[in-house]
Amino acid sequence: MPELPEVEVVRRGLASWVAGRTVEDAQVLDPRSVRRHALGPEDFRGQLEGATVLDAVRRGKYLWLPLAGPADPPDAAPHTALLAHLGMSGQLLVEDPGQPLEKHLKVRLSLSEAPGMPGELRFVDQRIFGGLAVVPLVPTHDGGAGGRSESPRPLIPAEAAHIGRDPLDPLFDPAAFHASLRSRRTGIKRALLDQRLVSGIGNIYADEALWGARLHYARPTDTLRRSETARLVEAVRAVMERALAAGGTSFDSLYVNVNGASGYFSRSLDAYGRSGRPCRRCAAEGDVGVVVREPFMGRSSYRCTRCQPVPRNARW
DNA sequence: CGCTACTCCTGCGCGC
DNA sequence: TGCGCGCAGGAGTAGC
Repeated sequence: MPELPEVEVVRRGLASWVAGRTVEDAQVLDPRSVRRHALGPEDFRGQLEGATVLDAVRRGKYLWLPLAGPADPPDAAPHTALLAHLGMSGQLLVEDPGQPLEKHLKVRLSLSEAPGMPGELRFVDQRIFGGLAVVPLVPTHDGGAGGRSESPRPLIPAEAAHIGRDPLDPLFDPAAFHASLRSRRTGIKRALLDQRLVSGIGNIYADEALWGARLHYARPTDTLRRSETARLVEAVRAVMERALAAGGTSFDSLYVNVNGASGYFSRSLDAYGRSGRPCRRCAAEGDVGVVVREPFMGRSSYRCTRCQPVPRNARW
């Protein structure tokens, strides 16, 4: 389940292995994986062939590769990009073309030769919530609670224009985040999952950060004190940085792999998936707190009954 | 305009 | 043993 750290690991991999190379051929094995490319698989292929990848950029969980067309002048600003969202199960793999085809292989891009680098970028996606598209890059007003006005305005896909800054982004603004939490009338976990407000957080890291900050997921955002928001932001950063450190190492293997970061999940989660087990923090303090699983937003939430008690005026 | 419910998918694990 | 169902969830969108 890729959240920000996993997507960032993939971005770094793409920047190392794919930037500077030209797409020589594109093959769509399952049109559902390019359904967000409005003009269809054939156009997708046509727009990629001959395009050179300039960079790998991320905003929240959206990832894109700015492209230079074959006729573009060398210094021209890119006006299109290959946009990727990994959804629930997407992977971007850099592999030798001779490697066995993955069961859920959806798209193959052959890349121009580069010394010591595999020749193919593959998109593999079991559940097909993710996908690829070639899209225009447009100047953004950089909306979103974490942003500030910048010059020059960054070029980003319209699809990602509404996504806020993530907590690790230097331009993330904790004071603005606190203000937007206070101005809303919702629960804190809903706010954490709203990618416009703060990006990169999914169900797992939301639960981990709330556990770290000792906050219940239904805590009304308009009652949050500045110190509590600060604690929460720190908890989000801590869990993301740990995951990033864990995932960053698995990527030495010529392999841009979302699952590379998954070792983190089984090892060091404190709340998510631990229902019925003692709360580690409570146990360390000699108390008896138990992690419970509760239905929330059609999903599950995990919390400690003792150190994350139900707040007054809870907003579910 | 803001929130909720639904939808897109596949694989796995459980109960009968 | 096999089948069917519930669950997992990011995010866009329809609808109230």
